[in-house]
Amino acid sequence: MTNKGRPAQNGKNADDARAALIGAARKKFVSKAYDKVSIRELAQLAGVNSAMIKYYFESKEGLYKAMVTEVTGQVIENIKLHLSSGKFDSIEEFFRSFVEMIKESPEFPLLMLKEMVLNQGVCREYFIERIGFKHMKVFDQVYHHFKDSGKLRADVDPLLFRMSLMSLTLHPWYMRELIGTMEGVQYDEAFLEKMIKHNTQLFQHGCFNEEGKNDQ
Amino acid sequence: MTNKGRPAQNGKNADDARAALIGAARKKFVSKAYDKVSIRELAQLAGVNSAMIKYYFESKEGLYKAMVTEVTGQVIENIKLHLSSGKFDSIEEFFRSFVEMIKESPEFPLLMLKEMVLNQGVCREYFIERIGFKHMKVFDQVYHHFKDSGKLRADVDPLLFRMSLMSLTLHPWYMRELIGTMEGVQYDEAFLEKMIKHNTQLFQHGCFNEEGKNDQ
DNA sequence: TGATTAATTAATTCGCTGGTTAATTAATCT
DNA sequence: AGATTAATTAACCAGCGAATTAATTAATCA
Repeated sequence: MTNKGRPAQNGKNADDARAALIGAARKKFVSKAYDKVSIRELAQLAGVNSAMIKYYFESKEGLYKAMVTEVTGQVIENIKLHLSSGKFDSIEEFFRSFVEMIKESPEFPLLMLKEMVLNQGVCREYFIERIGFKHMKVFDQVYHHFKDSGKLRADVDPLLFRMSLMSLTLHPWYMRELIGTMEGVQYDEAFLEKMIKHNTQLFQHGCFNEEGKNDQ
Repeated sequence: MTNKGRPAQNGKNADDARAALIGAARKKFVSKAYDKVSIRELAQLAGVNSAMIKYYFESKEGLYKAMVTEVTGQVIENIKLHLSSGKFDSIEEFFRSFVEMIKESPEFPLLMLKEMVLNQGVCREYFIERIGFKHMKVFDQVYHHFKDSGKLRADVDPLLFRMSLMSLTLHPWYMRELIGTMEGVQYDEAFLEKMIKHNTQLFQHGCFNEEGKNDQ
C-alpha cells in the first residue's frame, strides 16, 4: 500500500491535473456566470479530459466548491494578516489595510458578489458559512474598536457605519472594469492611495469627534 | 379589420398574458441568473403556456429585453421626475430624491448590476445604451452643480466624489436581501431616512465647505 | 514477469431547455 | 350559420452539457 498506479502526468512532473483544473476554474468562474462555463471548457483550459472533473471533484459543483475553498482560504489568511485584530490607529489605516487585503485576492469581491448577492444557487450557504460571517465581522470589529476608544461620535448608527464602510470599500471593486473602460482609470497605487485618502476624509469628518483626531 | 380572433383571457379580463409574462420575468430575472430561469418556469409563474413566449416575444431573450425595456423605461421616467435637473439645495436633498427614485423601481439596481458589472446579462450593450450613460450623468451633474455653486471643497476629486456617491447610494440596494436576513433590517421609511441622514453627514463634513452649509 | 492500482481518455447516456408546430378554442364579421 | 382570425395549448424535436462507463495507459510491488 505505497506507490502503485499510474502517476499524475499533466504537463511536466507531479501530482496535479487537479491543480490545473482549479486554476482553470479560478479564471473562468470569476469572469463568467456558473452556467456559462462548461466542464469541457474547463478541462480544455486545464489541458485534461473532462472526466477528470468527476475523478477528482465528483462533479462540476465539486470543482467549483474546491475553487471557492481555495480562494476563500487565501482571503481568510489575508484577513488574518491585514485586518485580524480590528485595532487600527486611524480609520485611514483600516482603509489602507483593506485595500492591501483585496489586492492580494482580487477575484474575491466579484466572487462574493455573485455568490451572496445573486442567487446563482451554486453554493450560497457554503460560501456564507465559509466567509460571510467572518468577513462581516471585520466591519463589526472596526466599529467597536473606534466606539470603545471613544473616537466615534455618539450619534453614529452602528449598522449604517458598517454599511457605509462596506459600500465604500467593496463597491469600487465591483465597478473596477466598468470604471476602467468608461473613465479610463486603472486601479494603480496612486489611484488607490487617493481613494484611501478620500474615504478617510469622509469618515474622519463625518463620524469622528473633531478633538479625537491625531494625524493630519 | 376590427375585432376578430379569440380575445386574450388570462385570468379575468383583458388583453394580457403578455403582461403576466413580463411580470414573471421581472420577478425571476432579478433574483436569479439568466440561464437559471427556464421558459417553463416563467410561463408557470405567469399562468400561461410556454409557447406564449414565442407568440408575444419571439424568444426567451425577447421577453428578457421587453422586461428590461419596461423597467428601464420606468427608471428613466423616475430619473426625470426626481433627479433630472441635478440642482439640489443640499446633498441631503439629493440622497432623498435618489432613494425616492429607487423606491419606485426597486428591481433596478440589481438588474443594472447584473447587466453592467457581472457578465450574466444578455444585453449589456442594449442596457448600457438605454440607461448607462443617462444614469451615470446624474452623478456627474450633482458634482458639477455643487462644484459650480462653490460649496465643494477645492481638494475634492471629481471621480472619487462620483464613485463614493455611487457606492453609498447603490450598494445598500445590492445588499438589501442580505442585510434583511443577516441583520433583520427592513428598508422601511425610518431606516431609509436614517440612511439619508447618515450619508449626508459623511458628505456634508467630508466634502463641503463648513461655511457653506445652510441647514441643520 | 505478472498482479495491482492510480491516472486518464473516448465514447455513450440521459435529462433538461429553448424552440417549433399543428391543432383547438373563442371571439367577430358578413 | 359559416368564414376568418387572434389566442392558447399539448406534444414534439434538436442540441447541449453534465454525468457516467468501460477501456487503456503507466507506474509499483512481489
